[in-house]
Amino acid sequence: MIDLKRIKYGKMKKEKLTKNQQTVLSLLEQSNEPLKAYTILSGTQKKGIKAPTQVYRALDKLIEIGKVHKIESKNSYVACNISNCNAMTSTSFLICEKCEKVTELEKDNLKSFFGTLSQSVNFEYSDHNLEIFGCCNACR
Amino acid sequence: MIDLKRIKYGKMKKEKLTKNQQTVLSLLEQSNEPLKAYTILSGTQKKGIKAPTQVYRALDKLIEIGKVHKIESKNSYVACNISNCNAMTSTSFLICEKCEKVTELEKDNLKSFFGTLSQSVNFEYSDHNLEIFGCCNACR
DNA sequence: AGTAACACTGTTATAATATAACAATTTTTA
DNA sequence: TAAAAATTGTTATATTATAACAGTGTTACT
Repeated sequence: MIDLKRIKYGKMKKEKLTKNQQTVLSLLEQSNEPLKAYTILSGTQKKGIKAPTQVYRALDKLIEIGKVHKIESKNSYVACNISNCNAMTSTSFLICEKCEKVTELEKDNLKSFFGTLSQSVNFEYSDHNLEIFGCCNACR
Repeated sequence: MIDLKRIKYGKMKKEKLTKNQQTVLSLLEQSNEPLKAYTILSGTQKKGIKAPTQVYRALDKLIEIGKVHKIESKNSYVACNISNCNAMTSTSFLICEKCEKVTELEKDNLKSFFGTLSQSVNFEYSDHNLEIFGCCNACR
């Protein structure tokens, strides 16, 4: 038997963000680059966010639901602009070293590519994090 | 005209590590998992390393010459056991989430794969960082 | 061999990134 | 509507990493 409530709840969770979560997400969405947690803190103080914890809590939630991803090599966070991004845990980015702009690779086949690659060395793939550094089209 | 001295110097730099660099490297080489900087600090205090700066300086150098890589998602460092690893900047790892063991992927073709992939979206590839999470053979 | 350039050292202090703990409140579930 | 769960605000602290500076050792080149 399908649990409709749970499905609905799942959806609602993605759409009904709390105030702090919305505040953080919208700042990230307005930015062209990934932002650091303390930059987010500065940028949201007029909206009532006062402490790092609040930023990190919002980020945790947003990451959990796939609205935000972390760029590990930069300790920075980006809003995900891929509709229905299912990449809560597996992400692939192009990072321009000139302008710092980050583009998320939508290619779903990367998951299967890495899956196959892992299999070939006897490793059970579950997730990945890929960061490609270089120079974006606009900067050339 | 080829500058032999420079070539020799280049080689020597990779082989003649300073005391602190050797201390840090050998600790990493003895470890089966990536180590955190402050763990390295604890583990090398009897060898005379007393402050974080010293660890980070050694790590910086070791990373620069390709003897050590950083696992960005874990803020941890691993010794590179690939002979003549040219991956100072581009690295690919399999990370077991059970035992924390990290295996470096030697496949050089990943560089060209990501190069081609980048090209296809008008991005000029220069380096990458790939972290694949899952379960290693031993843990299954 | 002498010297300038450079890299490394030790040390102290501090910056940047992230989490813990807890009581109060709001939202969701049933 | 009451119990359960999630979120909030707050203060404090843990973790990760760098700055700054004077001194020492190494290397390169005459």
